[in-house]
Order: sequence, then structure tokens, then C-alpha cells
Amino acid sequence: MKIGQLSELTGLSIDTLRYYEKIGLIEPPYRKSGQRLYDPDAVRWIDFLKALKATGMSLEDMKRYALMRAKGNATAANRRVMLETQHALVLKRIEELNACAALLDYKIANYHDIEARHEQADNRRNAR
Amino acid sequence: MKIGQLSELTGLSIDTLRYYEKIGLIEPPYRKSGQRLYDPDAVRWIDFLKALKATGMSLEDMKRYALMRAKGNATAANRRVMLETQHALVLKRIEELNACAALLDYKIANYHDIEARHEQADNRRNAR
DNA sequence: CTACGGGCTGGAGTGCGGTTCAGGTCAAGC
DNA sequence: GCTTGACCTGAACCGCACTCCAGCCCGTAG
Repeated sequence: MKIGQLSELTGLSIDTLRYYEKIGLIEPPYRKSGQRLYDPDAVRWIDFLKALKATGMSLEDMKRYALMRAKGNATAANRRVMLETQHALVLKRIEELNACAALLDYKIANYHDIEARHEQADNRRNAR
Repeated sequence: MKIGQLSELTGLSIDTLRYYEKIGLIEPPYRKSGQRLYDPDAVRWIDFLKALKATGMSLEDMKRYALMRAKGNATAANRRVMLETQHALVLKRIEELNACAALLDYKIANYHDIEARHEQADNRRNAR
């Protein structure tokens, strides 16, 4: 498929796809008269990249992973370790977000209290 | 307290504190012969800013919040809505991260399988 | 044959969130 | 009174992850 289609399927812009190729995240695909023609498997790889990115991994680290992947089975253990590290980071981040959510809850409850008190005050004023 | 102490207490660099003041996140404090002297309450406000930031809120949005806060009680309801919006975003983000964690788990399990199979192959080779 | 849509390149530009720097001022301790 | 260390300002600079652009090529449809 051509780059436009890949862009549609993955949700990454054409520019981003070319950029990812340039920095080594995507293997340079076969070309026909200059134009990139991608294997359908590219979609799955890019979806995985998107997932890694969603975990907060930097493009730099993703590139390291991609490089190891290209080198084949000998790097499997190292890749696993990378994923495990990232997994731990994700769990940590989730914890952090849970804490933030709790704080927001607390603050929001406070605002509700404040608003309720103001309403009471208004009611008293209107009753006079 | 002086800016150095505030920096220690909040974990933000002196530069960042001055930057936050410049963009309107922190009220310009009282000064004595040019030097900023902060009220201890500043720590609590900055900790709150850090929490908002940890939720992924942009400095721009935090500034909007700070501006409303400075305007007093009349803005309480709007501020509450902002926090509620942010709360919803945090929950969504947590969901996303959970999904990513699950994918990583799956991939890691795959790698374990692959490594186990390689080990078996090695064992067979050594047995010959 | 020509117009058009899509793709190509290299390189410059963008937005965010700071960080660093040059060139000072000020206050406290020795 | 001099040194030291913390602090001041405005402006330039940084890394990341894109994003856009000019000017080109190519294949297909009308």
C-alpha cells in the first residue's frame, strides 16, 4: 500500500510516517518509481509503536527497540527487559494518576461545599 | 522565605519558579531590596500546580485556573468545572495506560515463550 | 497533451516547557 | 572593606516530536 493509505490506517500523518522512517523507527519499505509501497504488516508494527508511545516511551527508546528487533532473535531477551521496564513505568504512572485523581476529587468536593454555603447565604438574604 | 528555599521545598528549580511567575501561575510575591520573599502558603499552591501538571494539564490551562482563583469566589463554580473536566481526563488516561500495560504483559509473555523454546533447542543441541 | 492528485526530498519552522547566560545588585561573615 | 554566595533581569537557547514548504517527479483520466 502507498503512504497515504498507511496514514489512513494508522492515524499517523504522512509526514510523521516519513519522519519515523528517517529516524529509524520504520524499516524503509520497497519502492516503485520512487514511491514507498508498504507491506500490510507495517500497520501492526506501527500500532505497536503507537502503544509504546502511549506508555510515554521516547522515540529514542523506541528506536533502540526497533534496532534490536531488526537484529533478530539474539536480542529477544534484551527487548523483553525493555518492555518489562516500560511496564513498571506504566504501573508507576498509573499510581501517580490515581493519586492526582484523588486530590482532584477532594478539591471538587471542597468546591461543592463552598458553593452550597454560598447558596445558603443567598437564601438567607432573599428571606429577609 | 527566599526563592532558594522555596525551590528546595517544592522541588522546582529557581528558574522554573521565576518562569511560572512570569507566565502568571504564581502571584508576584512581596519583595525586599529586589529579592522575592514568599509566604509559606506559596508552597501549598505550588504543590497543587505540580499535581495539576502531573495530570497532564498544560501551563496555559493552569494559568486560566490561577487567574480565576485570583478573582475570588465568583469564579468558584467555573474552577470546579475545570477540575471536573481534568478529573475525567485523568480517568481516561488511566484507562489508556491500563490497556497499554495489558499489551505489554502480552508481549512480555510472548518473549518468555520464545526464550523458553530457544532454551529447549539449545538443550537438544547439547544432548547430541 | 495536459491537468491533476499523490508522492518525493531536504531543510526550515513550530509549540511546549523550561534552561542557560551575561552582566549585574545586595547582604552577611570574616 | 572585601569576598562570597544568593539573587536579579532580559534575552537567547534547548530538546522533543513533529509539521510545513518549495519545487520536483510520476501515472492516470479526460
